[in-house]
Amino acid sequence: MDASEPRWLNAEERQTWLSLAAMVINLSNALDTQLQRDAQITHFEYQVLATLSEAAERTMRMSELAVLTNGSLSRLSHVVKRLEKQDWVRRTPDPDNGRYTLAILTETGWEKVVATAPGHVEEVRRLVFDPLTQAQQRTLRAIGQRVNQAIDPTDTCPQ
Amino acid sequence: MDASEPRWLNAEERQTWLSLAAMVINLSNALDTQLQRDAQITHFEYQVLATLSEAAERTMRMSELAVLTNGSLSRLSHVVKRLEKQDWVRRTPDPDNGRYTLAILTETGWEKVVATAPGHVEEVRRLVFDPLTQAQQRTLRAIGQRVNQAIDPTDTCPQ
DNA sequence: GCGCTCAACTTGAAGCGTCAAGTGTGGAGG
DNA sequence: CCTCCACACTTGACGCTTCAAGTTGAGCGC
Repeated sequence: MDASEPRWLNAEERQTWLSLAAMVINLSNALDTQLQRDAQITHFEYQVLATLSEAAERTMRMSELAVLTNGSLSRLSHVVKRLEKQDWVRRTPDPDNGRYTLAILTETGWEKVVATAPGHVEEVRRLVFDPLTQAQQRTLRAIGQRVNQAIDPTDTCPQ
Repeated sequence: MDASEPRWLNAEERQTWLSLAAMVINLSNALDTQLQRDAQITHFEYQVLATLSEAAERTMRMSELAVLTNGSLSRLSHVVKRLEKQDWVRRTPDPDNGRYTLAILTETGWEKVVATAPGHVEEVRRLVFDPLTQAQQRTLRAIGQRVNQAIDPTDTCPQ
């Protein structure tokens, strides 16, 4: 950051930024609301369950899970503690290396994902994919990749 | 929601969705981090101050401010109480209609915005505009409008 | 094999947002 | 006028996230 005159946003950029900022808030709220209403869980809890459900053996290291769900390890630890109380996940030290903790989706947890996923996917489709053209969807993917890259150059999601 | 087979996301849509979900989280975090580091305020607090700074007389009704900042009235009320303690904003009943409350940016609050805005705009530019082409920016604006429209059909931001 | 350090969590407290009740004002109906 | 109702907030409690310490396990140097 140098001391020169800041590069303010012009009218179009302003419009774009307001539009994006609103979308970020509204999307978060809408997805949390749908999941709270239909499944009594937060979006982040859903992401944890869904990510585990797609992992080999439905098992993953906490640190790996934190990266894939874009959350801090601390946040994940608190959330998994809650999910454990519901008997959807259990934790155990990694037998190969005691420093790691494995999070494992239980059968009950799997059933929760199966019950919740269709409604959630439907909502994502309704709010994001249905309103956009194919071309807009392609561009959106590229935009996400570039912005994520700018935020964290060591981020995943290449190609 | 009918009972038929859910319309799952295909591989490309999945990619797009992961990319967007990550962007939503990462952008929120990055902007909050920058503002916390450089100005000790949250992104929402900044939005409130910045929105007031552009209003006529630097004054706005609470309910109007809530809409423009995409927040609930309750959230706004809590936040403005905090901003009042810092002497950045003050509240007074609307003389024209006692049901409304006017939020007014103080001189100190104005100075806070002036001091904070350049660094914030720079960060927005770095994370969002610099990595995107002009065409992507145009598409992003359209995407935001369509998605916001899908989430809340009575939403503003037409044209 | 004894400490050192680092990495992977875990925990508790403090702060922010939401939800569900409150309060207070203005207008509408009788 | 008086009552009732709707609207614009405000408040308090509760839940979730963050932040800053802890705790524990692996390697590493000597």
